[in-house]
Amino acid sequence: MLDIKLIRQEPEKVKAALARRKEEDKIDELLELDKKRRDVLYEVEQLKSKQNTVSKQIPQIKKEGGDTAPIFAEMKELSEKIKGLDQNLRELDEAINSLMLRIPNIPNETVPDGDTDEDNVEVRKFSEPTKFDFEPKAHWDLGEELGILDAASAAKITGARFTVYKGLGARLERAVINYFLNMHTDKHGYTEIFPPYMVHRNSMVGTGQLPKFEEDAFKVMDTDYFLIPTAEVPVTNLYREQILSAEDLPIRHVAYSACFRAEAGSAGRDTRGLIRQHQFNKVELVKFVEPEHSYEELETLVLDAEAVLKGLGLPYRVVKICVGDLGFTAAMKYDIEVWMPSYGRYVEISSCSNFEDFQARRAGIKYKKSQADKPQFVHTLNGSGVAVGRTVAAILENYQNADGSVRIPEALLPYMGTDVIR
RNA sequence: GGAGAGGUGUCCGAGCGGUUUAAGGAGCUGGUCUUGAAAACCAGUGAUGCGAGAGCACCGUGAGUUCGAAUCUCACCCUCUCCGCCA
Repeated sequence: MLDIKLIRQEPEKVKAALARRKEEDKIDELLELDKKRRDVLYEVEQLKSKQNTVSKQIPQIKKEGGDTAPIFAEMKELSEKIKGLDQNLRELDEAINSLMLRIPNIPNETVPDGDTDEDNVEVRKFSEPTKFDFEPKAHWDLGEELGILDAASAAKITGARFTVYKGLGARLERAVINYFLNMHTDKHGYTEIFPPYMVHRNSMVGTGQLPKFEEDAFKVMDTDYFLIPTAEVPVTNLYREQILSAEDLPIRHVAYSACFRAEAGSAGRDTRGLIRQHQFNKVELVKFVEPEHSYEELETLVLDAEAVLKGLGLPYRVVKICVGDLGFTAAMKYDIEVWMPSYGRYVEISSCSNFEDFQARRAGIKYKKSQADKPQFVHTLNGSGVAVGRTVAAILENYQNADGSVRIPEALLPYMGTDVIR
């Protein structure tokens, strides 16, 4: 959510930012509602002030034996008027809030222009695309032949876009999760969280999944709960409606969770393999920081996520996301893309974003610089550290041998109990 | 799922329709005393949001009754105790 004061004071600046996103802007409509709201607010507060004053006099008048009937009659009228205006105010608040929750974040000035992911800018690269002296297989074929990935069974027991992992496949998934968690906790200073996989509506609003993208989420019937699309949601909302102190910051959390996405609108894309599933595993990094440090923290966040891919020896590149590909909540975003031989290109395996105060404002996450200072919003950041299923896919493909077996990256040996899947 | 109790400021806790600008205590801040500290005593002190300000709002959340609600009514949420069920 943006600051309504910013919209009031610099509407043109906000409009220009939204225009960069090619986002239809409802700023004028919003400003009109805001003006109306403030007028009504002023009026109703005047009336309430009078009501309070008279109410305080009533016991005194009664004590002195005065006649309260005419006062009550007058106050009754006043009360009705206040109720009407309060109702009016509620409706305006709701309309304003509804608009505010649907306005995307303002992109940082350094975010490159562009419309699609083709316009993203490569920042750096690690290693080179893997070369094979044989025809490499896709991970879905490797996985099936090795008996470690089973899409058919998943379809039988659940449906499309689910996978059953078996044997060393299940072990590999678990190894990757543990490797990621251990690195981020032991080497990068993140505190581990294991969150609930369901959250209520307000949490989803807090991080920005709702109200705009409800069709992307799985809703639990007869409850107000949603399956989390990412651990970002429960972990960010850990501090909702809370005022932290400066000594608490920065807060850095790492969380493994299963993630659930309806993938509305992606029918026909990435239908084979582990790339796009309704349920997948992810290790997520979340930070709460003071505003003046958030962009440094974004850089280190990306480095922390990169470290796990480096550790696994997987070729990747980092791209800076252009304004058209930025997403609703981010002010700036880097993607890390891993080399996927079956795609013949780099595939997103991590997104690292600085939301500035956009989520903090929605979720009410503040901090005080000192006891005497007024509370202000923290900046929140998060990034995948990294997607587990896609990592397994990348390992299978990049570490495959001519005979269809797969080498285990050295970093995972302690977790795997074998150096090859065959 | 059933029965009961309860959600009040940083914390404990009073409050049962109108001098409540939320009693009292703890804590915190300052002071007196002291070589220093503790204790004692004195004084000060709720947080937050909106607003340029006056002011308005805020006693779990939302709605209602009333001239007036922390206080009464209804719904919901959460916590605790006991029972049932369960990994």
